[in-house]
Amino acid sequence: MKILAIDGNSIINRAFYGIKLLTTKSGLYTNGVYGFMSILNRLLEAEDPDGVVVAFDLHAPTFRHKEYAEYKAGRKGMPDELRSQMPILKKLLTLFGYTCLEMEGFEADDILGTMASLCEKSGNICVIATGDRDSFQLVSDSTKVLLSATKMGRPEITPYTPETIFEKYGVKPIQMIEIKALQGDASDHIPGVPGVGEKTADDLIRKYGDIDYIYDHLDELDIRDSLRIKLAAGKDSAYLSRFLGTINREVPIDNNVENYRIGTRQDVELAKMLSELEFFSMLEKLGLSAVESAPETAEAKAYATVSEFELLAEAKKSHSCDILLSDGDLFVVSNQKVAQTDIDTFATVLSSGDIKKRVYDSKALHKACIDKGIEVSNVQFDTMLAAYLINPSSSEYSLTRLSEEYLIPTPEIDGEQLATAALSSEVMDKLTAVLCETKQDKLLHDIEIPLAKVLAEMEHAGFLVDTDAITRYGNILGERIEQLQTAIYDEVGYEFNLNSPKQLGVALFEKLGLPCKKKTKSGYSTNADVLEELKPLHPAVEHLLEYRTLSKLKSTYCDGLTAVVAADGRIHSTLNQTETRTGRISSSEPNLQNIPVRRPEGRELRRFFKAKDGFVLCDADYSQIELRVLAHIANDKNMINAFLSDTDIHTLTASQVFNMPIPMVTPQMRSSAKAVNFGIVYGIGPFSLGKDIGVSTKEASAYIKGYLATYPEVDAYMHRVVEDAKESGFAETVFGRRRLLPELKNSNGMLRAFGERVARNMPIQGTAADIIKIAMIRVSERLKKELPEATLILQVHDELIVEAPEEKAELACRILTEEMENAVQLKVPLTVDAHFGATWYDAKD
DNA sequence: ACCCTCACG
DNA sequence: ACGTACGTGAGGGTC
Repeated sequence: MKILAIDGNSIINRAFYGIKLLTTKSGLYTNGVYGFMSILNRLLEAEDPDGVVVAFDLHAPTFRHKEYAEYKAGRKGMPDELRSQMPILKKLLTLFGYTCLEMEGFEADDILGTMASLCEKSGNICVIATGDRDSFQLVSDSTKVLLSATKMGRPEITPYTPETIFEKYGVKPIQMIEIKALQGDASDHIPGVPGVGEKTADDLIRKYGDIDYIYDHLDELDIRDSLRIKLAAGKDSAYLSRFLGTINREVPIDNNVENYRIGTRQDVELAKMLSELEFFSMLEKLGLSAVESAPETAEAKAYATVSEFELLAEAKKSHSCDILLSDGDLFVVSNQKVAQTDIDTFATVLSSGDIKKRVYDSKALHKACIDKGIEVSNVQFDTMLAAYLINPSSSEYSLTRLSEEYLIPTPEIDGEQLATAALSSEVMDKLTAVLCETKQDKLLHDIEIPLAKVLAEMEHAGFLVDTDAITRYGNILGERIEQLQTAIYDEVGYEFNLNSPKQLGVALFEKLGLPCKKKTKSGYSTNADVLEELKPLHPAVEHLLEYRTLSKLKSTYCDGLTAVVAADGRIHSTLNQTETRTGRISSSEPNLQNIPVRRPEGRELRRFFKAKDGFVLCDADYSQIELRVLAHIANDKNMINAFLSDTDIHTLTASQVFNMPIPMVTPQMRSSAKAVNFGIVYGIGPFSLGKDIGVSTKEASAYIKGYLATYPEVDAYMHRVVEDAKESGFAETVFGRRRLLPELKNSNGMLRAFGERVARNMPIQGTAADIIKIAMIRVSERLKKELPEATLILQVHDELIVEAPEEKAELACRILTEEMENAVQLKVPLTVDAHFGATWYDAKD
């Protein structure tokens, strides 16, 4: 039999801090319980245990206090919002038939340890779920630990077995106690040996096994004397830490494992409780019905299946229908009637301006219709886009997931596929309401829905390339790459896989003995920054840098791009409208938004992106759009004036930060000012700025101070925006596009700091994204009216590319410039540079 | 599937 | 002692 043993406090804590505070109508806080139950659900699905035990800490002092009075000093109580959820969770678990355990004088960890021992002795399996690495010491052949962590705001479950622990730490599970004895653990108030960190502790235990051996042979150990002194001084602390860190495995709980089997679920009570907690999706999953259901949970709507012709009539009569395109089949819903049909049958409805359409994934519908020469008009709603606006951080927007998240009663209808169509309509009703509540309905109607059509047209148009020329360039690169490869093998002295960072690390830092400055999680870092520093030390390094550059160009661009050229000689990238958390669009398969430009060897590739015969490419890009947006949002007088005066912003910033007249600003000063300007937009810190521009952290710190003194309203804005986001739970653009930021409430300081930087950056990057989206819609409309032979073919965040007839190049550039510059009126002007040429290379500058 | 590296804004 | 500037996508290696 298999027992799932859960650290209740640890898991609910993580859930509580990882999810926005929720309350029911009656004012109960439920986010921790909710998060706990979702994690539990995932664990049950993955492990399918026979027994479930949830262990809790009691507030009473634990056995450790007898030995270590200070232990309790730092123990912080939990906030009331969480404390109030503990009894709810325990009751809920009991109703499900799971066992809750807590024991006077012991911690949850000790109960888990005891469970693991009981299972081991009785020949059963124990799976421990916790957020605490302490329990690694319990891992054995019959006990595995599932570590549930929250990485970048998302729950993540990592299994630990004796093998994975050995791989990661190089020790047996039981030796984890020894590492902790040396290293300590501030959050647990375990001091360890002062001056010994994770790496040193791990190395010592790998080598010597345990602290007993270390202290018995301290004088003979092969270690630096400074470390020997530290160890000697910390001896008592190490032994105390080992004692405190050792999980008790003999807690007096029921030692008959059979008694922990999952008991009978108490459905009546459970339905009542889940209704009270407003966990409607869970009720649904369990097949229970809500008790005392609220008005919106009333009864499920009934849908009827009808013939496609009956539905055609219904749609025309009611002037509205809902559309779902799935694997080429069209499902249409109108007035609670559903039919399966196809695009051709419904062409008149699709193109009718009188019939309002609600669609799931309108870009896909537009694309399917373009191929058939049908123009879809009067789209009023798009489920996928609405869901994206409500939460742009979701990983996917499938109907299944959306209905799980938003639907309380599922609609009634026979037939699986038709049910999906009915589901789609119900989700639309719900999302329409949520979107209005979050005041993003205008964004959907005015920006995202019209943009979907533009993007479909752009994907359909594609970008013409000279495939043969790309292949030839790839071959030239290939020759040079081979030369470099032989040269490097020669210089290093043996052959290895140059593309393997691992083998390369060995070659550089072990064979050649070059100094290792930086490490990654899994070994030596060999990135361009590191190699650049090593360049003077060995001739192989320069060759390696060139090898890297050229093989990137060949594999990703030459080989990658030629592989996706369609039969029409054009590359049809996918433009993703629901991918980024800031509101930008992204491009994939292939990504045409990262075609090289910064270095000449790469920029050459743009010569192979061209216009068709008799046409040119018109390229228009915004100048400094993000900084202009910042000046506007922060309402900074000095920065606004800088943009109004139309002098170079980086030079002007340099002259003000370094307090000298503009002619005295050196290129180096301008370059530093530019780095600060960029950094500010990202929520900069002095460390990274210093690294970026090659000055000390202290100096960088002074630059930032000078900068914020020059632009005081920017300084104020950067504080204000974080405060506002903490208060509201989201950051937003000028147009009201939101990004939820649960990170800001996270107990992990690193994650919180990340949330704060995001809160500063998202409004800027997102507003710029909103602006270019508006421009795209207007450019597309104007081209249709004034220059119908021309087509918008690509967007690269602050840049638009139009393929236009050669003799209309100026007109196309004028349309681009006018629509981009006038997309919105900010407190600063938006300026655009536009050029045209036969290739993308020529159209830039 | 995940990491590292590197291409873009 | 740790980690350190936002947002993406792709290729190759490794487990």
